[in-house]
Amino acid sequence: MRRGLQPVMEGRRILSATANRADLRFPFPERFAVRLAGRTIISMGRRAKYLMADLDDGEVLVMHLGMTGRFLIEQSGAIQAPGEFAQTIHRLPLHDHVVFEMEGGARITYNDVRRFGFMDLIPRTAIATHPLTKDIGIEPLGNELTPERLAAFFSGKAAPLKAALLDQRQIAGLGNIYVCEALFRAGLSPRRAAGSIIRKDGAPTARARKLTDEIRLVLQEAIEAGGSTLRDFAHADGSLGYFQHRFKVYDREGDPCPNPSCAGVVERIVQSGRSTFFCATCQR
DNA sequence: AAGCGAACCTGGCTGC
DNA sequence: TGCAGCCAGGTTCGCT
Repeated sequence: MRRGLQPVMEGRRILSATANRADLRFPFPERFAVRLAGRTIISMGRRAKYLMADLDDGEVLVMHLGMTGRFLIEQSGAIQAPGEFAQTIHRLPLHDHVVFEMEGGARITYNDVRRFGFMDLIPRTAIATHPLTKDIGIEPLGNELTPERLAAFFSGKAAPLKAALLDQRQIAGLGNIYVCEALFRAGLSPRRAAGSIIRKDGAPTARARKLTDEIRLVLQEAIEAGGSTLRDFAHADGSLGYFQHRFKVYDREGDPCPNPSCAGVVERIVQSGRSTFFCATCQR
């Protein structure tokens, strides 16, 4: 999403911003639209699942998509750079909550059916201490994620691997889909205690190394493929992500295990209220 | 302290 | 056709 927004936002001035309601998951900050109008976006970044537009007045526009949030970019009234599947877009104007008119002619609309997303303005200097962002864990694609770091997180943990990987305070940015996919690829049961893939002396096992690798690989492949995009959840450029076609286990309950050397079947269980998809035969 | 379930909100799908 | 019930990508809160 950041990659899609960058060309139309970075280095551009926000001509106007409009909020069509008072809140999403949280109320919009005070004088939200007024504070954004006329500001230039110095850079369009991302940290964990937060989009961060760095503004020229020292504030950062922090945006989270929640579960159903999406952006639509239109240029002169037309959808810009429609992807192969652009015709499948069915935007619901009812849920268009925020509109940015950008210098350069792009109109960027934030649409969010369930309103679990939010936007906030936070001083750049306060990002490190702000309640929303202070406890964010390491980036899974950066240099920080190593088997040793994973071991430090998981050592002694009784919580299942599934829950440990979803904990944004440790590794930030893995959601339900990618946790399921990474565990399948690593051949690890989502029910296994996180601490069980760490040696007693705190050193990573081969399992922990494999999991570290597969976390990176699945995310890299997903970004390359254009993201996950389920159902009506579209990309910044309006096209739908391709990676959904590549899920091995997510939402594939009842399918034969995609591992060719395995005769198992993909199961669905519920862990801490979330669906987990996995093969109990080859994920141990 | 850790871990779990409920809550937030809306809409789509399934089954009766 | 109508309607109840269940499910959904994320995160936080409060209760064991």
